[in-house]
Amino acid sequence: MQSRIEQICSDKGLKMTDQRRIIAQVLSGSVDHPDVDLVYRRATELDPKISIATVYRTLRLFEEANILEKHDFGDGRARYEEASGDHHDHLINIKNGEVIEFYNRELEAMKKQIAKDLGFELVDHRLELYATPSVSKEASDEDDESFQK
Amino acid sequence: MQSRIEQICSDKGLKMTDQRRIIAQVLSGSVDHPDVDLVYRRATELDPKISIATVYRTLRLFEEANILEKHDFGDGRARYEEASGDHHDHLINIKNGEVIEFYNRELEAMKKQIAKDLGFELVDHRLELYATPSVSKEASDEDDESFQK
DNA sequence: TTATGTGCAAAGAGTTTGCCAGCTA
DNA sequence: TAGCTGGCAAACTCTTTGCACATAA
Repeated sequence: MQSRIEQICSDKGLKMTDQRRIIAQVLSGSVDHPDVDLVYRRATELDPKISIATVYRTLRLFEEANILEKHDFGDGRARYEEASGDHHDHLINIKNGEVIEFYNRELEAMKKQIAKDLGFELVDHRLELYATPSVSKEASDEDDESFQK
Repeated sequence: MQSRIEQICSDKGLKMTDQRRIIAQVLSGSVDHPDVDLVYRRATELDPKISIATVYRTLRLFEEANILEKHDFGDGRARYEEASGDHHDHLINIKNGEVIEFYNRELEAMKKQIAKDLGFELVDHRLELYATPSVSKEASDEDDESFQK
């Protein structure tokens, strides 16, 4: 049986190689928003000889085919998630880099209206909320220094 | 006479060198959102021997002193504008890269509420609308809360 | 005078690409 | 088989940094 991503690839006439299959599998199995290096590391667990260049090329290919969405959360590297079709925004927990997805219909309508009022037609948009957990968790304050907004 | 930026620098005990004065002047005189290279080019018109490293260092210094705001509109380079104190969002005209600032009170309140509902406290946020000019461009500056600065 | 700032070039981080062997359709 | 694809390393873009000299306060 073919995965959704494999299906799309064959629909678009793309060759389905082992590497592409692996990268597709990594993304389908990721609930977080991995960056390129993380995708690479997960892919090499399945095939140790896959190259970082292939990961970059495949991610770009998938993004152009609307299989993946590329995000930039301001830390200088691209992060990916499987395109779900429905739009959503992101809240980034600045304590640990965790990304939470949310959707608010009223907010979406407002974006469109604002663009219209300014004399534009909305093509794309992005909203990111950078926030800290409300409940004070002093112990975890220093937890993760690896994520810098 | 001292510019606003020079005033802030001396308040913070920073040395006011010719280079910093020039870079401050370039930013004060920019109504757009120049990237580093553009700031550099505008600065070299005033002093041809200024270095790109100084531009990077000074922009970072000014940003850390809250004199400037740094933005990332998704094209891989940082863009700057003089900090105005009041928050606003950006609409990017994808036809020509022009950036329009806007503010909508209702929208700001909604951002805060959404973070709160998710159990977070909003620290920072950014909203960018990527849009194309409407075909029929009737001026619609009615009494909604969106305004162009 | 002396802590800071500057210019230059080299180094870094993330990403892309040229070349050619290898594999898919 | 004919092209497209992948691996490798080199190249690129944007940004930062080490070092020696210059300079604001």
